[in-house]
Order: sequence, then C-alpha cells, then structure tokens
Amino acid sequence: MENRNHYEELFKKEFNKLNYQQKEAVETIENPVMVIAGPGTGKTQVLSLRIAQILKEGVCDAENILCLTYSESGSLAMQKRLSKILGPTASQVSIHTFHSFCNRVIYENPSIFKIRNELELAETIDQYEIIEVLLFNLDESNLLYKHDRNYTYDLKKIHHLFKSIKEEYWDIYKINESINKEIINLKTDDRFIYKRNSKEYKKGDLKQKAYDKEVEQLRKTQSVLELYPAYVKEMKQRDLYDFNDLILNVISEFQINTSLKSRYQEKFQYLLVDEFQDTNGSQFSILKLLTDLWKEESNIFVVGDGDQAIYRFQGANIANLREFEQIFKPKVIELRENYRSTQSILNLAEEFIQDSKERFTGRNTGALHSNSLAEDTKSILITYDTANAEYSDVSDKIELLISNDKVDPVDIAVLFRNNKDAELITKELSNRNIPFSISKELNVIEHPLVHFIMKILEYIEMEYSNPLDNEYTFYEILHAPFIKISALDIALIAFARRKLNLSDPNNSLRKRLSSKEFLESSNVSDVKEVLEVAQIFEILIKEKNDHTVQKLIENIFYQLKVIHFITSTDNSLELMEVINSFYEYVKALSIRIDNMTISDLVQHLNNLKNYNLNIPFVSVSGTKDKIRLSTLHSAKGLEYKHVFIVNAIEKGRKNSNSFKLPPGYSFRNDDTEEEDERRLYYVGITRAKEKLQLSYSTKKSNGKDQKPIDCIRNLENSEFLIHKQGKINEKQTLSSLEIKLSPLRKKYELLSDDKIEQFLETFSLSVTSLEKYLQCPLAFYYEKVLRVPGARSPYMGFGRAIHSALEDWVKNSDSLKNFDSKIFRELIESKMRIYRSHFTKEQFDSFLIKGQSELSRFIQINYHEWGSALKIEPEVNFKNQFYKGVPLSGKLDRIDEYSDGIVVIDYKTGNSDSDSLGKKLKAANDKNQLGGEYWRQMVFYSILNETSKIYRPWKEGIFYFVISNKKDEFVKKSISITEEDKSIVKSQIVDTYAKIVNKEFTPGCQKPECIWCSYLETGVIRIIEEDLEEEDYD
DNA sequence: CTACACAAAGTTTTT
DNA sequence: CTTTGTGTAG
Repeated sequence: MENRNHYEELFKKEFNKLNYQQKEAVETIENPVMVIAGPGTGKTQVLSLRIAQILKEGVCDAENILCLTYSESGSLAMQKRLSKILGPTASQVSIHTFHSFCNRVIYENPSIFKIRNELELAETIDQYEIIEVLLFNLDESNLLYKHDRNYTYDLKKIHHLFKSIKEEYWDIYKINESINKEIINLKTDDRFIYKRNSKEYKKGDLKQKAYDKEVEQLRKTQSVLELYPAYVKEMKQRDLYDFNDLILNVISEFQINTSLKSRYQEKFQYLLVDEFQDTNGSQFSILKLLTDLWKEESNIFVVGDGDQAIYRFQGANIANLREFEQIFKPKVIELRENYRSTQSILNLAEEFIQDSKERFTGRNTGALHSNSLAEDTKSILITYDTANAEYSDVSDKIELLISNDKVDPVDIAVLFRNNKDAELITKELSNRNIPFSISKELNVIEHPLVHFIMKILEYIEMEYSNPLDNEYTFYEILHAPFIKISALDIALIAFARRKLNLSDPNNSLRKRLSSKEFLESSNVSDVKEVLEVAQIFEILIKEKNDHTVQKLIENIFYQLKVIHFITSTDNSLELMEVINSFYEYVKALSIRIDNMTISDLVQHLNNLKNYNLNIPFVSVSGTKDKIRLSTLHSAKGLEYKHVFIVNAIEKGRKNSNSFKLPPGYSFRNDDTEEEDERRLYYVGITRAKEKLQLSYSTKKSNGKDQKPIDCIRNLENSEFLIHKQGKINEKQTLSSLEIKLSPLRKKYELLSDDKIEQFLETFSLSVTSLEKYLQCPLAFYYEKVLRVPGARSPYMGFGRAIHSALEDWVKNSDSLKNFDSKIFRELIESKMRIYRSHFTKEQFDSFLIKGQSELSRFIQINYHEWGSALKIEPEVNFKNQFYKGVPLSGKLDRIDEYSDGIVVIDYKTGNSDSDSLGKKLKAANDKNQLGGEYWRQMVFYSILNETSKIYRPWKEGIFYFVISNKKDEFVKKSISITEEDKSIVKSQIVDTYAKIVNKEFTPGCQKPECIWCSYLETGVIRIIEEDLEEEDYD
C-alpha cells in the first residue's frame, strides 16, 4: 500500500509539471488522439503518464494496453520511463516494437501460422548467400550470367529489389507484364526517336542502340524477377524468415482469420504508438486491422512529428499522418513548448525545415517556443578546406571544452551523415586521448587485428588441405603486430628466397622458416623468434582437427600471445573490445551453424567481407565519461548540451544499385531525397541543448570541390547562424599526418645497401619492372626486389594457361595450315589443369568453357592472315640487352617475320570493354606524361628489337584481345611507334634505372588503393595478384 | 541534338 | 563491374 501511495504521489508530482496541452493529451484517454510533438516537447513523458492515467481511472488492466514503438531503443526507453512512474506494474504493459509484436502473435499461435520448425531470423548474409547460389546456377544464356562467377555487385542490387518487393507488396507477374508493355511502348517514346535529320538517320527514326540498351536493362530486371520464387522457396526450405515476413504474415492472417484478429482486438483495448511518422505502410496496416472494430471510436493514441520523418527510405511515409487523420478523425493536440534547446537553436531548426514542401505540422507553424534556461548563443557554421582540417579542428574544440570548460564528455556529441565519416574522427580523437563511444558498426572485420586473425584461420585451413601452397598468406601473417618478427627480418627472409626455385615445396616459406641454417645464412637477426613462430604454426596446423573452432581461436590467442600484445599497447581497451566483438560474433555463429568447421567459418567471414557486411563493434566499457559519436539517424530521441554536426556536404546522388523498373514501380525515396535530407539535419540540430556547430569542408580528399547540403546554402543570410572560415594552422597539418601512423604498424626498415646491390647484380629492367616502378617505387621494392609471394587469381591462371596454349599451338607447324578445333580444345584444357589451383571448381569449369569457345573463334578469325608470315616465333626472350648501360630484358608473346619487317604480337586475355583501354593505349602527351601502359609495353619491345639487332626492323606492334567484347568482336589494336615515342620511353628507362640504383623506393606512390603504401601506414598487408609475366632470374 | 569518351560512385537504419 | 553524369566534338 505504501508503495502504491508512493507512485500516486509521484504521478501527481510529474503530472503537475506538464503544460496545458500535455495535460490534455494525458487526460484524453478515450477515442482517437493524434499528438503532434515537435522535438524536445516531452512526448515520452506524455506517453508514460497517459498509460498511468488509464490505469488510474481503472478502465482496464495493465495487460490490456499495447504500446508500439518503432525501434528497440525506443521501446527500452519507454519501459524505463514507465517503471519509474508505475513501478512493478509497468512490466505488465505490453511494450513492443512492431516486429516483436508480430513475432509474439505468430508464436502465440503456432498452429495458425504453420510453424514447422523453429524459425530463424535471416541475416543479410544468409539472404546474400541464397541469392549467390541462385546466380551460380544460372544458365550461360541468362542475361545475368558472368563467366567469372563474380556477382558481388549484382548481389546487392538483387537483394535491394527483393526487399522492395516485400516492402511494397509488389506482384512480380505484374511487374513482368509491365516490362513487356514498356518494351513495346519505348519504341514510340520520345527519348528513343531522332528529333532531326542527319547523315546517318532521319527525323522520326528509332535510336536503335539506345533503345537496345534500355531494353536489355529491363530484360535484366525480368531475369532477376524470375529468381524471386526460387529465393522465397529457399528461405522457407531453410526455415528462415526476414523482418518483412513477420509483419506481412500477420497482416495476411488478420485479414482472413477474423477470430484471431478479434482476440487481439479484445485484449488490447488501448493502443499507443510512438514515432508514428516512422511507421511504414505495412505497420500502419497492422494498426488499421487492430482497430477496424471500433474505427473512429478506437482508443488509439499516436504521437508523431512529420518534420522528423527520416526513415522514408525504408517505407515510412508522412502520408500515414494524413491518412490517420482521415480514417480516425482524431482529436489533434499540438505540443509546441520545447524543454530542450535554446530559442536560437529552435529558430535555426525552423529555418532549415520551413522550405519543406511536404510538411505535416498540424495547425501552427513557426519555431517551437523554448523554455530553456541556458545561455542563448548563436550557432556556428564553419567552412574548412579539407575534411582532415575539419575533424582535427572539431577534435581540438572538444578537447578544449573538456579540459578548459570542464564540460562532462557525455554532454558532447559529434553527429554525421555516414558511418564511414566516423573513422577519421575516431582517429583524431584517439590521438588526443579523448574517449568516445560510437553508436555501432565500426567495421571490426576491416580492423587490422581481426584481419590477421582471419588470415591465420584461413592459412591453417588451407595449409591443412593443401600443404605448402599458401605462401602469400603466410607472408602476410608474419606482419601481424603481435608476431615479434621484425619487418627487416621478414624482408631478409623474402630476399634470401628470391633466387630459389619457389615451385619446389622444399623451398616453401613454411619449410624455410623452420630451418635454422637457412635463417642464419639469410642474416636474420632473431632466429630464435622465427623458429618459435614457425613451430607454433606447425602445431596449430597439425592439431587443427583436434579442437572446436572456438578452441582453435583461443589457442591462436594464447600461443601467439595476442592478448599480451594488446595489453602492452596504449589503446588496449579499444583493441580488447575489437577482439572481443570478433570472438562474440564467432561464438554466436557457432550456435547458428551446427558443427562449424574452420572452413565454414573462413568461408562465412570471407563472404561477409566480399558482401561488404560488418561485424558489429560491441563496446563493453559503456558510455560513461565518453563523448558520443553517432549518425544523424541514430541520434534521434537523444539530446546533448554540445552538438557538432560535421561533414554536412551534398552527397553524390548516384544510384547505380538498382535495376531498372517499369513505370508505376519505383524504389522508395527516389525523388524526395532533398526533403529527407532537410528533415535529417532538422533532427540533428534539435539534438542540441545549448551549443551547436555545423561544419563542412570545401574540398574532397582528391582535391575536387564539394558543396554543402542544400539547406545550408539557403541559409546564407540567416540571423541565427554565424559563418566562420576554418583555418589550418601548422599544428593541425602535423596531426593529420600523425594519424596515419597506426600503433599496430611494425617498425619499417629498408634492406641494407649491400643487399640491394646484390639484387642489382643480376637485375635487368623488363617492361613489367619498369611499369611497376613508375606505378609505385615501393611496390617495385616489395614485388621485384624482395619478390614477396603473390596471391593467385583466376584471371591470372586463365591468362597464363591461354598464353601457354597459344605458344604450343603456334609452335606446331601444321596448326596454321589447318585448324583442328578438337585438338585445340584439349590443349587449352591441359594447360588450364596446370593452373588448376587458381580456380574454384565453378570458376574452373566456366573459365574453361569460355576459354575454349572464345579462343577457337579467335583463331578461326585470324589464322589465315597469319599464314602469310615468313616465320612465326612464339615466346621470344630478349636477354643481356643494354641501352645506355641499362640492362634490359623482355619476353615477347610472338614475333611474326615478314619480308619488310617484324610484327610483334601481344595477347591480352582480359576485358577489352574496359573504360581504361583507350587510356592504356595512348602515347605520352602533355596531359599524361607517362603514357599508357600498353603503349609503353610496345615501345619498350621496339627498343629491345633495336638494341638486339637479331630480327628485321620493326614493322608493327599488335595487341590481340582473345576474348570477345560486348559487341561480340575480337578487338585488335595496332600501335604505331614514332621515334619520339621511343625517345620518351628511353628516357623513362634511364631515369627509372638510375632511381633504382640510387635505392629510391620511399615514399611510394601514396595512392590510397596501393597496397604497399597503405601497408606502411596501417601495418596491414593485403597481397593481391602477381604480375602476369613471370621473369627470369637466371 | 547526338554520339561518344571519361570519370565517379556504389547510402542512411531498424527489426 | 555497372550505371550515371559531365564534357566535348560534330
């Protein structure tokens, strides 16, 4: 009883604090009510007090009240607030998200919803995997078919389309029909009709090319739609459901099963809905179904604010607010008293939103009225040159707030549009030792520590099934920060191996690392450490099958002293959280996958990576004493004294991630982006209680200009915003350089001069080494000087097999007289078998088919022409050539001799459709002083021919693309070479060789995509494919 | 107006 | 890799 009185007192006290409109909302418990609640107007308080009021009046019990929220966090916040006011009774009130409510309905009625087995929530990765299998099984004639089986890009688009089909309740057969109609309609569409005469065409003619392209796009969509039924079937087969299924299933059951619906209608007599503006169509349908018994007399209470509708992209619609008004004729109450922000902030927010065309604000407009007692200062907009300057300056300001103004870090938030913006800020904050908490999904899978653990797992698995054949992975692993072999020792090992026959298993990295003699003769400084590491890996591989995956990971942690390493670093807490996130993810996964093996895990993790999905970062240290980093979206509902909104720039508005749909169908939020953006920043601004700073930078990282978001540009003359120009001082530039040095990076040291001189003794410049050095000197150092093992790719295996097959075929003198397709096909197959390890099974099959059919056609088209050559010589090796003292070498695919000179032929096995082809073939000019790489290759060959004088003079250089392009042509490019071309490349040769002799390898090219340059920055090494051409080292 | 070459971009979030 | 926007020449 005492307790009860306590809560009654509490209610009275809280109720008395409310303003007139709030009280009205709390007290109106019968019939539909719609509360328009702007930001900071106390809606959660109103919702909870209203529930208390319903119970106080005794019209029903706590279990007859259903409170629906949009998000889990909203539901949690609601629960907390309610317990405060109601005490234990609060737990009897049903507080659900729409999804958990539907889940409850399904599980309360297993027989009705025909739940066979325990259903499991489909993660995005499950859906991707299902779609990928469907794509793998495609017929060669399907428009979506790709012979390299790389469907990464299509996967996303297909997933997006399938999701929309469910969200929008689309009928795939109807879409299909619309496409058929559209294809006919397009023939008379203005867009595809010539509007005037020209040489080639007449006014009124069909633009065939453009039309065909459009039709192909629509047909592709049809091919995707064809996969949909199989997708749905496979989801059922695996007992998987997705979030849309939850709601859709309940809707369709409520529609046909009146008695089921009635049971819930009777149970829940009082409905309350929070964040109503964020409900989507199907969620609203649930509400309509639950209330269709009483309609305008329903006790339904919704709280929403059209200006804060930011989930449009996933189906939420402001129209729901209007429709609610029409259907339920509710009493509308507007809350316009704001208890959070200063008036300046509210005025600014209003300026942001006032130009919105589509607003639902109820009767009143204008800024909310502030009740804040805080000092009212104007908000600031700062423009910086670069994002680095911006984040650095914002971090400085935060540091000052905490140290000088003694602001509690939890009162500070940095808000941004995209999660990836967070990464740069976290680096700046880490540098200043400012602790932060982040909303979620810092990409743990890309974190260096996780990367290395994944690589180790992958290596153990591969080495177990395919021993001594996974060099490059092992080489990468040695660079892990927790492995105490110095970077110099690794380089010495690589250098000592470069002259060995690497295809001999006895020379494999794994074997050599266990050999004391080898290590000592390589001048390795810490032989003992290397032997120890090698020994640990031997045991891990040997015992692979003796442990569960979890135990194996623990063993890796323990044996390689990962935890010990982490605790020795400055940011050990963050690193522990990263490792813990990974470990927790694996644990959860092992529950989902029965008897999970390492190969299951490795495959799963690689899929995550390939699909660009994340392992969520789980923080265990809480948010205490930390500033908050959050996306604008997830900042909703929260408030901070100091808010920094950064990187407020206009986004590139490309959506290449959707298939073309016929008229009448469109992906959500296609045409309302500007409005959505406005509301999003409105939400951001209204998070601030006292001080707000907006900022953006005018230049992208690549130096190109960028503009701020639209609504900022409209605020040029706002009286509520002070414009400032951010300056870069020297300290800031310095710190933006510092962030590039990760603590996880091993100390970097170049090989000693005598080693490099040793390298130069046998080095001769080939076109690939020249190219490599010009691309990136650091890459040259690693790939050519150290010769680190390269990764394999199917493209490389295919290229080598094809080159080798063509060589053999040309060698046979009968070949050119008579083309025997059967023998040729067999030749290709036998060559591909040699490079078997470059392919997965599926890849091997489709590359083989592709290679056989394309090459046969290629040869049939060309071999007559080749017949007129006096002599054809494949695989010509130029050795011991010199130009101005530079040793040159080269391996040419083929030289055809004619009476008037030689034709040098180079086969290309890659795609000739590529955009960059033209650039690669282009000679050097003022704009591009280097010139294209294919151009340089041919010029280099002509220089070799000139210095060697073995063959007749140069006549022509030809690139043959042996795979047909989209237009089904085999592209053939002839390069004409001038004396000027030769002199340019000659000077490139001399310059480059001089730089190599001078040991100029650092700093590399500094391009962000360069693996070696980024290795120096981050300590993570990710080896990609080897060069196509293998060089001689004898 | 049309064709072609070239560069840029690939969300945001929740369940 | 694919789509889309921009720039340029005809």
